[in-house]
Amino acid sequence: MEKRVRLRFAPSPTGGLHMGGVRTALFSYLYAKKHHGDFILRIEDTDQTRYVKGAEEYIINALKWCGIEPNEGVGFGDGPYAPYRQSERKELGIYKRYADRLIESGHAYLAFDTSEELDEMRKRLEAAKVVAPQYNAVTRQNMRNSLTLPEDEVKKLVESGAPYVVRLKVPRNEEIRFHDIIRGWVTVNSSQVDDKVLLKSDGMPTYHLAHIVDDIEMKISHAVRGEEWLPSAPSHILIYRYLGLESEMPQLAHLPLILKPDGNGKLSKRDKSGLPMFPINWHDERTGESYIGYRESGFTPDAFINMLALLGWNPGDNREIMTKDELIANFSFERVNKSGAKFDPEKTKWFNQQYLRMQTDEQLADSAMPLLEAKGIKKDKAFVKEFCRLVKEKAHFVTEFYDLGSYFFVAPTSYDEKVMAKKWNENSKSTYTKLTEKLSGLDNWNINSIHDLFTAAEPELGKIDMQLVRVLTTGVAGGAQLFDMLALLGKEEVVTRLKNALSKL
RNA sequence: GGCCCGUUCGUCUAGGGGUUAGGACGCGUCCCUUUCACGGACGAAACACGGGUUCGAUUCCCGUACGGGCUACCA
Repeated sequence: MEKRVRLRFAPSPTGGLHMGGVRTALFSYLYAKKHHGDFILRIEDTDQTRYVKGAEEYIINALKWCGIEPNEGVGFGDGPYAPYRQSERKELGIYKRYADRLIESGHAYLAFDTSEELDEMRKRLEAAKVVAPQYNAVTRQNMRNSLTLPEDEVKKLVESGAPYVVRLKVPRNEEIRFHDIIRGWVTVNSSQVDDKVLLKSDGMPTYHLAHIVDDIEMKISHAVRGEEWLPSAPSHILIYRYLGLESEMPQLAHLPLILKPDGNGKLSKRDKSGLPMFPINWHDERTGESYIGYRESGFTPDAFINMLALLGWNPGDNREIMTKDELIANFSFERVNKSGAKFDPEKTKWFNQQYLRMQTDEQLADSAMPLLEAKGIKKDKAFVKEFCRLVKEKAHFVTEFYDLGSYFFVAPTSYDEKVMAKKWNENSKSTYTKLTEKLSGLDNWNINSIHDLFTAAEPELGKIDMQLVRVLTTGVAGGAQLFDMLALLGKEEVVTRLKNALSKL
């Protein structure tokens, strides 16, 4: 029987979820939806020391805003495999059971070494010019563990409550081969793999043990994660194998990393490009640092998701703007790239612009209204709607609307110097004074009538410079369609602005 | 350092033994426009390098270089 498709997103609550994490969640979500499977949120909070308050809630809210909602797991209604928080699962003794199984079968052992002893070992190895000091088949022979200590001493130590960790007993020289849906076959020799800690001395499992146990128990079909996990995958294969669960192992997919726009390296929390790294605003209570989100920067979730999906994946044709349903219908891990992708802020903005243009003026007005109100501007919906129609063309974000057309709300106090220097001459004052008079006499104030008035006035006044009219009424050299703009401003406002400008010149 | 992964225009990418190497962002020119934009047309711009294999390699193989990741009782 074909295994039911079940994918999990399993972040650890050690900080805000950045876009790399969101993309991992997105790809898992897309695949799960495409195959009518489940998408699960599991919280991997096994590191007490790095736990950040608010991170879990942030992850949930971020996924909600992005529209990539799990149908099972923390914050989304527990399913049949609850609990979905690893700290809670640890209390149930789940991980210890598996660790014990490995100890019993001789594939894991107890290690009593203190951190000082481990440091000493590393220093000793470095002094002996060992390039990669690690706890492994060779070095464990000189350490204090259940493989080197006499049986009764181990027993005594355990009974006396001495702290110990459980380590995986990795063979000395064995080829480990595994398949990755994105990368194909990968082979590593076990001599490169260290004896990973499975259970920490506080009883908590490490990621290595915990994610395997949970993926098995939660019947996960595909384990999707970042490329940074590729080097530890051989250890994971061994754990599945020694547990006798290799046949139930989820398929592996290691995603390429998202790189910084300029230079190289993994994307970091802050970037010079000025674009956010987080889906929604994130405030780290521990460090006191705040990061702005895509949501607050004016991105729509659809645009954000679309952009992320195309970072490292493509549908195989030239389509770029795709709805979520289209992404779901076309997604496959086979079409995910192997190489890391530099994230491009310009292209990212372009995505939002495309989505902005798909919105009606009505929808844009709904988004713009609160932003304008926040600036103390009170205009009715009809005015704002027309304002949106006029400024949207060159905007990438609704949040830019005000800056693009602040002259709709505030009369100018200065006039673009370049344009004035170039176009204002001794005749201008009389020409535009007469134009102002004609405008103030216009009864039916609308786009067409204003246009007609200009045309009709030219034989008498001579050539009217459109840009000069623009600068006289708005103060700036560029902006919305002139006649449309004048029409929206209203006769009184336009005449007042013109008179005011003329009196100063 | 060691191990693993990767490498097509500046960036995101399509393609894949024989192509004028395609698209998108950005950039430039022109057209449209009594202003400002949108838009349209066009253009510059890439197979990292060296060896094989082959009639033929950007495509397959091997090296080199470069980039990235990992190298914790962190995930």
